[in-house]
Amino acid sequence: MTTPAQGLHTHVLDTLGLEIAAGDSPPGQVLRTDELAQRFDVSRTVVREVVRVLESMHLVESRRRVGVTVRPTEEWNVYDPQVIRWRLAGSDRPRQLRSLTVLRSAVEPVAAGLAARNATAEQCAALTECALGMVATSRGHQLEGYLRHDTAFHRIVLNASGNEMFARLGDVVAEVLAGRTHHQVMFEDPDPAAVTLHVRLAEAVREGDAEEAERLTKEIAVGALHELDVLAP
Amino acid sequence: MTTPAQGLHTHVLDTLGLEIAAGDSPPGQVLRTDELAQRFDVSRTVVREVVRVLESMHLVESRRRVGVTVRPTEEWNVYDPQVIRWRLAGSDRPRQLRSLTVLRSAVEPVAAGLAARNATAEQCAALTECALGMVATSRGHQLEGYLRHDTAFHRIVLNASGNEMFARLGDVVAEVLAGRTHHQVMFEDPDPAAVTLHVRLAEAVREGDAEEAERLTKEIAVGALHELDVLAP
DNA sequence: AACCCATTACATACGACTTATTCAAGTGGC
DNA sequence: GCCACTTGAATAAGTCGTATGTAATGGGTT
Repeated sequence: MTTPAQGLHTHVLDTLGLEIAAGDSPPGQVLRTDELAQRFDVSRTVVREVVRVLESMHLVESRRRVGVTVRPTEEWNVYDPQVIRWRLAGSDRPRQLRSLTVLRSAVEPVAAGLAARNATAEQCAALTECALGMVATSRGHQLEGYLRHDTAFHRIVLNASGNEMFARLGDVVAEVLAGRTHHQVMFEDPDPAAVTLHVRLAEAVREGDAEEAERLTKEIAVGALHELDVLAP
Repeated sequence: MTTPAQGLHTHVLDTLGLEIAAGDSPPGQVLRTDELAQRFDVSRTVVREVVRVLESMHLVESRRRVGVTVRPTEEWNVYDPQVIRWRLAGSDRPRQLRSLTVLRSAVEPVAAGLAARNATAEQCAALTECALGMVATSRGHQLEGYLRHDTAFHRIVLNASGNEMFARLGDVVAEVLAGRTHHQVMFEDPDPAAVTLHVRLAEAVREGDAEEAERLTKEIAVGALHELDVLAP
């Protein structure tokens, strides 16, 4: 249970973050720093640093004479990749995956349209390569390999959009894809239709066809949402 | 210059965050905790807590025997409202505003469509009230009042979408609107066309017309982008 | 009901010790 | 003489324990 951990801080932070994100320690719950110090067998210094980080993520609020109180979900910094990872590991993964996928369905089509206009030759080449990789790993239970190519594919599109905010969603998308692969929210082999769409999207971007790129990405997103409806309760 | 600050931690964090976001302390720059402690005249304990928070925002990386190194821009958690505020206060505000507005143009139309389907009666009423408030403050240099209604309006739409990720972008949108109002990236009176669009959007949401809501929001976004092109270098 | 004070738990500080990392000197082999 | 590998000293962050400051709370007093 106790991760070897590349640092006490990391271990305590991860454990607490997971607990809070999972819903143990419900909102309003108060944690005491010295209790935490005892529980993890670390100094209060370490605990305080952890609390400060959790506070910066708006997961908790620390007030004098009252303790460290867990904040309500609506106030969390849900775009923090770390928070996303914690939540995806917890019990409301289905709803979380749905929220994130809806976000993707809004952002990625626009990003793909921009990518079709702005992508460099290198990016187009990398995109095609990823698409081919997806085809190659789309059969025979090679989910890990498929995930790697899929993640890279979407990351390239987001980067190629030229918009920094889109580019930084690469991590979020990566977490979503990894989450659904590693938590059985996926068939044994990926949907063939999705693979085809990715190949065509790579083409559309290469040819600079923004409208087609946007349309195809929307289709990918709709597919992903539908898959969630089928596989997640 | 030295803010009284409701805490040493807050003061140091804000100062360092601003410096890094502004581009002084360029990527690769190394900071030493001892030096920082001296410079701010605080203990190393405080500095370490600040560093841990900056680290959680991926602004810096702390390694033994090396120091605290500033990470390249592409790795920052640019969705952290705090980071956004720091960056908007800095020198590349124009580009930042543009990135964020493009993000809005992707997200808000979809959110508005969902809001048209999901908004409660209360939300519809609040929306209409905000729209009326915007009309009332759209003339005679009442930018502050207009900003307040505008911010509330978009926040309601994002909340009414029912999607948590959208809802949490309310803060981001608020920062953008505040940023452009407070930094002269706006005419003396808001664009009348924009005001009308907001009124019609409130109507569309109330009537549950998702497509119209989406279309109108897109128009609002296009207008905002165009305004940026005119007013920001 | 309004005020005051003791308690409590975080906030800040300091100093000693530990550990990982780096850089360079030293060693040996070829 | 040159390269590769080992060793060790220096360095700066990591961890800890403790002491003191400080604000918020809750109860008791008037």
